[in-house]
Amino acid sequence: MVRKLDESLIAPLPPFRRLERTQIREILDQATSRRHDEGSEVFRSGEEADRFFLLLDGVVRVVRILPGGDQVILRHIPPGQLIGIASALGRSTYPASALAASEALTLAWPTRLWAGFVQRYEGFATETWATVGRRLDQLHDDMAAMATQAVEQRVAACVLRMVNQTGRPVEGGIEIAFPITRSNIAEMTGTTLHTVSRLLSAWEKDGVVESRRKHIVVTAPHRLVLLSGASGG
Amino acid sequence: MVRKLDESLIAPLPPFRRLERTQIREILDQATSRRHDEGSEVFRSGEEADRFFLLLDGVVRVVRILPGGDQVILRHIPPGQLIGIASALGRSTYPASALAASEALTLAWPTRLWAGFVQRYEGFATETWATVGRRLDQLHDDMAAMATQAVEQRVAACVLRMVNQTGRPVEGGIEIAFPITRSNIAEMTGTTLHTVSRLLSAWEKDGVVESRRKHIVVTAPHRLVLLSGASGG
DNA sequence: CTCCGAGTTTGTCGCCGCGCAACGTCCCGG
DNA sequence: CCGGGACGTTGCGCGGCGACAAACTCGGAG
Repeated sequence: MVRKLDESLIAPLPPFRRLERTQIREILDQATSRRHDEGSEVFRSGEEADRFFLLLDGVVRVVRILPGGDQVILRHIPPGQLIGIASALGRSTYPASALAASEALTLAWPTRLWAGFVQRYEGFATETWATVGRRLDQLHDDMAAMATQAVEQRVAACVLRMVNQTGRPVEGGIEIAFPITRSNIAEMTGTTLHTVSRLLSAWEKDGVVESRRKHIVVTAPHRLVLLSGASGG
Repeated sequence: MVRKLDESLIAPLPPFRRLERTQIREILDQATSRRHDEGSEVFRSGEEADRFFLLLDGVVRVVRILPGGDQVILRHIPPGQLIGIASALGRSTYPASALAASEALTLAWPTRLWAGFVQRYEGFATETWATVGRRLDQLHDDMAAMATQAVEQRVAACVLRMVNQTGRPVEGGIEIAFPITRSNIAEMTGTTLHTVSRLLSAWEKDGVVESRRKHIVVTAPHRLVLLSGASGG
């Protein structure tokens, strides 16, 4: 637990954007901070949802494990967002697991503080619901894509989204800012690692992406957009 | 617009469950009621979200139309639920269209009343967020199913869900309580009407369902459960 | 340096399910 | 009673993508 956190770290983030400095101070003083190794669990599906988190740094993967045993990656969360707010939506237990996709830093609060936050800090609630709204929206998009798009388009869209959310400029293109395997992409797009591997190879041959082990650099984003959207080449 | 609505109609519904009679009266007096013919629009994707609705009777289909032109059915809403609450989640326009799958009856309120409802009626907010939570949850399930399940399993699960949500007992089984075509099921499960037709035919031959034009009766629910879940026959 | 395992690539094969097309059937309106 | 249109069924062929298999490469531990 870090004792004195700097307000400026979180003041510009959506949930706190509209709050006063003293209010942010109050909120911060009730938080505990935690470091998560790459691959470790922030929380686990089915556990009692006794805490909610703010992701300060790193990327968190939200995963659901099916009765059948295979897992599905529901989304990646970039820094600055709240996670584990299931309890706010009336669930007593986490509906999915959250894994640190890279080394991650979080703040955590006990769930019982949630109601107070919402009640006391006007903007907090609004911004949070807006975030939930965006997630719902994106989920709908994903569903629609899953239902109608071909595999190549889905994978292209998936890579693009991760670049948009977490991409950092690098020589020759934009890189996805956390370690990601073909398997991971397969679990996001509902296909197999084999197919993803083939697609990336083909794209690399066409000069759209470059990929090293666990790293992907997009060199021609506009080409990827074409691949994801209007099916024409 | 119907002038005097009976509180008992809506008092037991989730959003109003915890409210007092007088409060419900207040809320009702601000509502306008509307009848929707089968197939007509309750609201349209992209329109300004200036109203939210409570579905009193009938079933509403939530549809998203993709840039490509084809449409996807995101969910069916059974009576008693709120719809069009996009504005509450920070969206200024409806993210999807809502069509009456059968003749439907709704209450409508102007969006500007939302904030007041949430603030004034304690339980209203809680119950609403719980509903949103359930929708998110189900969406996650759907995603996961889409990503991992075979077509037959998805279609079986889809039929089952509609039976659970809106099924009514009928001689020889349980019937889905609103008109539904093969195309509709195809648009829900991300396949084609041809495949759905074949599946239903096969199931009918096996005595699991009976289907008339636009109507489906499930005669052996447990068999359908098998088809949807543990792939073993 | 060497070993080992995780991650990746590539090939082959087979099947599911989509596209297309034609026909059958029911319902509704004139 | 008849016609037309929407809905449903069925057959056929092809192709994408998943299953299986085997080899390669990288990186870290000892």
